[in-house]
Amino acid sequence: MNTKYLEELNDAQNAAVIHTEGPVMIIAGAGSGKTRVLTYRIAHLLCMNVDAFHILALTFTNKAAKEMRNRIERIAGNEARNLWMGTFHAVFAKILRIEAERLLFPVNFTIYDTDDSRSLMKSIIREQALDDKLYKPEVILNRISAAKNNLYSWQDYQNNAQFIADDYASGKPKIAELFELYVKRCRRNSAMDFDDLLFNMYDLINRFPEALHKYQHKFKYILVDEFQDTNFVQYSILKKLAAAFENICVVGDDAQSIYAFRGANIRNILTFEKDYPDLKVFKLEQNYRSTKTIVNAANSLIEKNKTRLKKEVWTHNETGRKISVLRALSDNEEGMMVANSIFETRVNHQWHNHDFAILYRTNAQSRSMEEALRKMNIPYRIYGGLSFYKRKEIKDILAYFRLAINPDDEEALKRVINVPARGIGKTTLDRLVVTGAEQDRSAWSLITDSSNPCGVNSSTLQRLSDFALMIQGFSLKLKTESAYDLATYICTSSGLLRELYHDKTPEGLSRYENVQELLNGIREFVETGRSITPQGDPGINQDEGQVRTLEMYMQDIALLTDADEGDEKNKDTVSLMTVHAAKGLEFPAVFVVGLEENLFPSQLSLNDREDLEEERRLFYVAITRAEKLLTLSWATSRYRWGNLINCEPSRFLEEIDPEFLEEVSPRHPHSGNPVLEDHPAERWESRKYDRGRGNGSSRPIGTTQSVLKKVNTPEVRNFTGDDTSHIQPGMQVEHEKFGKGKVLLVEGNASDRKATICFNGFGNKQILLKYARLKML
DNA sequence: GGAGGCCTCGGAAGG
DNA sequence: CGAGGCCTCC
Repeated sequence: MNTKYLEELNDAQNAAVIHTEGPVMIIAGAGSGKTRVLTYRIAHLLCMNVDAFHILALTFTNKAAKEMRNRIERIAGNEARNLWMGTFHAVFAKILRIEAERLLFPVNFTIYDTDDSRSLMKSIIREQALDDKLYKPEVILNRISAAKNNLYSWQDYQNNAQFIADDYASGKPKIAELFELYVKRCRRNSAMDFDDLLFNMYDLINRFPEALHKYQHKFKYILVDEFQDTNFVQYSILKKLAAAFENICVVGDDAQSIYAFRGANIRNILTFEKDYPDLKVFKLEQNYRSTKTIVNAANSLIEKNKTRLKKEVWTHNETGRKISVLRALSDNEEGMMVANSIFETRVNHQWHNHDFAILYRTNAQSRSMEEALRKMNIPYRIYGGLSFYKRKEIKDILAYFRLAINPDDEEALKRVINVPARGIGKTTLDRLVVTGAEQDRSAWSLITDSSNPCGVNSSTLQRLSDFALMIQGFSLKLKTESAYDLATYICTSSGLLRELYHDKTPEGLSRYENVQELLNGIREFVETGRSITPQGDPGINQDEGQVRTLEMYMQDIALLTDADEGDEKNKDTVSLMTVHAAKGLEFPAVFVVGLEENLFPSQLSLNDREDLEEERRLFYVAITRAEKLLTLSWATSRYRWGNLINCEPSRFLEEIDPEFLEEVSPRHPHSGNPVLEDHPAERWESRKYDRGRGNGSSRPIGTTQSVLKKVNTPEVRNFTGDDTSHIQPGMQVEHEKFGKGKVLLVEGNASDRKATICFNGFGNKQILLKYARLKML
């Protein structure tokens, strides 16, 4: 390999790349080629004959890791596959599985996502008979999370007078106890939550010198992206891992730190300088992305922040157009103006839809934008929102998978023990919980205990043991069957697929398709042998030629939060997203909307200088996404929670040097507008946004329904029932949800009349005739 | 089991 | 306003 690639770098970038030994900090301004430097640096290490197995590269998102791996592969070829690269959580999860035994966890431990954590905390609060209005699961979990992220164990917490006093003062003295119970329950369930992946990683290398030594010598070179977003535990792990060689390179931009609200600490940048006195600092200040106007406007804004490092971002690019400021009379008009402007710019500059992005502070603002874009027949795509893996039907299936792999996973068990319905109701579940708490046993150990420890009646006992047998049957196949074969088997024999298949409502159809989509993804995983998550897998379970099992699949997706799109990139759509979601992206034309006081900056940021500064950095991130055209808009009134409110323009508009701004005179968007009608062809386009994982994340379902209603889609839902007054046993009927069936029995009078009907695939159901809309066949 | 009524609450979001 | 949670009722 030659080092010709170095010629593609400017002086500052080049210096940052070739200085490979010792601690390095790269302060990289927006659009200064940060990712480029990071990837070239890794390529350069490989060139210098550093073994890829000795390089650890950490990012915050799967997306960033994936992109970096691709780029390195392009420069460095296959050797890049052996890098340890991925998110903090993914890499540490991998290590924790290898080292699970030391921490007394089984290798097959489950990773709990925030929903699992919430559900577990909720049950604990209930079991403790605490008021869940006072002890809100999210609030308690936030407190626990903050503790873990600052390396306080539950014991530390209980011994910390300050924490105890704070909790007492806030009227929630039981938090310390809940912390302990939560940790113990996670362990009983053989589960770690997201914070545990970090906390336990630290614990591992802190308590086991052999483990520390092993990974210190494994990772001779450590690189960290988005360093400004690291929290205390992440920083502590990095410092320990790097202690042997001190070849640690961190890249970040203090001006783009927008996650302090969840524990990220910009001050890590300052601490880093203190911790490594011989630190070499490089500053990347030349911006390659944006026009002079945009770069200078951004500079004039961020100057208003007091907490920041010295850095002068500049560009050789053209001056470009001034930044347009639009004032609308309402949120709807704001949408119209933006849509109009996109329409015109597209024509005037011969641009594509995918050259445009609309960025907003809160998700709720997407509605007026969507409506306007639909009216103008401009295709768009919303990023963020309900992720594929967060959908109920997907979570149900994954819960079966999880249970097969780790039967102690009580959150998974509670989720599916009665899905589809198999007569194990609330009463039984309560008994399991109570007995479990009394005897400190997992629900699984209770339902597999034939001595009936919960004292349920014999038919329930039978149902429980049937369920346990079914799960055990799944577990037996884990090591032998491929992920796809077993997944299909589980979907079928659990009855999940059948239940979904019979649901012919549009939502039901969509759910069924999603399940098929999941199975397709698993098939692809098995057949291509390609990981969905980006980190390479030099450690475990990548034996070539070996069948890819469901366990491997679950490890692969455990830390995925949104379906990575990729193949949809060629779609020509306008991008809509929150400013947070736009971090790291760039577009030729950017609209930042809703620039009003109490919205952007958010109302909640106004009382605290630090919060306001974070809000300003957020706005800085927003405007530095733009390459050529930037438009800022605000409305003098908008609907908020059902009320029309008056709005003042954002202070941020005044903070940008006015020489870069240009007020666009309000022009009524209705005049001379060529396309304002609803276009029937479009509704299918809109509908598609809600489907499957192909779109990655999709639109909130509620919005889609309103779309369907609005354009008068032929009603699949409109299931008209017949008059059932003459219903008799033996008749064939059809039910909206359960499909066709035969009437077995009719009983009761008047409003109490109910029928027992045997449905194909659903068995006998008692239906109240007053309510069920039955079709007589 | 599920449909409907009532209440609550509303920030951005990585893994 | 609208989504989600909880309770009640048949």
